[in-house]
Amino acid sequence: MTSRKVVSFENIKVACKNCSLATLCLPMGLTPDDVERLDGIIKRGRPYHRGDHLYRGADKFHSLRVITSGSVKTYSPNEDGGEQVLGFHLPGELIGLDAIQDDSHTCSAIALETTAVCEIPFSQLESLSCIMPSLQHQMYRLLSREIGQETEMLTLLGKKSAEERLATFLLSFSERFKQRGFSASDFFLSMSRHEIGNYLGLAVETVSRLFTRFQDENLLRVERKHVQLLDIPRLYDIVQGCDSAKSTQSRG
Amino acid sequence: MTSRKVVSFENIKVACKNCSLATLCLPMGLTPDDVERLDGIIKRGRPYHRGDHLYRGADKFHSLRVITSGSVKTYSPNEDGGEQVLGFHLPGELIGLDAIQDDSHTCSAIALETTAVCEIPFSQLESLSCIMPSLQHQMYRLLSREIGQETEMLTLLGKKSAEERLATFLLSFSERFKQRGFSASDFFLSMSRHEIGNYLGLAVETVSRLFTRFQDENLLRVERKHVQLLDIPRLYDIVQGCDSAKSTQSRG
DNA sequence: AAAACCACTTGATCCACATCAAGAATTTCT
DNA sequence: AGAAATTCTTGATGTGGATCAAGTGGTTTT
Repeated sequence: MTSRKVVSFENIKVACKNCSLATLCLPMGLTPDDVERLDGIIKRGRPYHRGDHLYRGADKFHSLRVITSGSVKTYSPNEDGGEQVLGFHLPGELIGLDAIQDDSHTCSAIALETTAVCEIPFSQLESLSCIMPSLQHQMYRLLSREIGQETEMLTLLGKKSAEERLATFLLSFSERFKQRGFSASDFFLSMSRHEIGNYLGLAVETVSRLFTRFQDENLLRVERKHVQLLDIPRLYDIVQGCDSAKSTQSRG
Repeated sequence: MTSRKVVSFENIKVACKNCSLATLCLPMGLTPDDVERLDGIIKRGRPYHRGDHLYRGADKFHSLRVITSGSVKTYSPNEDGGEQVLGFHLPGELIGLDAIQDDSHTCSAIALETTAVCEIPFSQLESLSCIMPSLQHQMYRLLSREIGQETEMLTLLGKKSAEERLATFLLSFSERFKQRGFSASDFFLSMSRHEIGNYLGLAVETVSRLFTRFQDENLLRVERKHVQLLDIPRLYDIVQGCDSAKSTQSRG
């Protein structure tokens, strides 16, 4: 998220074939020819600023979106003014899949920092996927993956302790940054403690206390949005829920 | 689930075009010709008995499945022997969508009672959907709907009280039975209290106590698996989370 | 640079729900 | 049918994390 781009974009036409995210994104596994055809329907607008909405719940659905830089929060506003944070999305990730169902968005998406996206008009994508079986297959896989990820989140919210939730959260970012070529152990989180808590089903205070405790236990160093993971293996132990994680140090 | 079939199957070839579930199921919105073609790839085996697995986590994925009678629980076994119940599925519902991602099942599915299913070999479905845009569209919609439903579940587990969870659970069954032509207010639940609790992120005891309390408050009558909803509007009030639900009527 | 605001932290208290425990009602086994 | 196991209910007690409250430090406004 707040990491510098390594690649210079000078003189490079913005297109899937030149995009470093292609292996994570919709073109994943497509032939160069197919990527070219997919590229033909993609729109690239100007970036969003922090706080701008990419779309809001009940907006008419026309495009899927892939984050190309920055980060995005999706959330569903609930009846009484509150919201449920549904996810934080990094470059290469596809959002808006929930809106296919009835042609209107069921949740909102907002930029957490300066953020660029590719827009993929869905009706065109659909037509294209009819004549490109590999694209169709890729779409099915991505939709299925989204389902699998939400399933994991159900287990997190249904069964895990606050400690396990935060460890899972941190390792998820660690892995995703690593996939994108950034440090797995040193990164900036673009969302607030409040948003983390909302996402994980915890109060802000609990999140704050856990950060402090993890730091006291030398699992990480944290200063505001900047996080350094010092003991990733032990964080994985915590995620497992086996209190053997605590053996190294102790606990009451 | 434990409701009698209204339609006699004598002399009716088992096929989508004669199936009373067609409007809820994959054929929804397809032309009769298209339904015929879809029907051509569907396999119908003999029924499963209570406790039989339709598939298990890590099984190779080959088919999606639609429940045609009975009911099914899906769950993901977690590391330490426990499980997270992911859903309870009624006739017309499609399961196995999470397995498309990498050709292997990520969760398990088990029959809660005598249960019949249609199997839809996925590779054939994929081929067919390439030449039947309306089927492709239907698939995208069903996958998207699944995502939307899991999203609602995230809010349930992240933000709702035990009371709200059980009310939501009951109304979900009420609506789904109604859609299927059964009573919205009088039905049998095929799963145990333990399974309900697991699904809702609650202890068995909490579920049991809530049933008792709802009964004391004349919201419903319950005897073992048999549930009669006596005040559906008030259950909806509870789902909203406004405690004005407890005043005889009204809304905050 | 002071003022106002906001995100975050830390401590004290509370409570919804888990856990523990024991009995009652059912179902399954022999 | 009787025994054993399972499921469900109910009561007593415990606790993880919410809520309440009061700073603290950083950021924006003027």
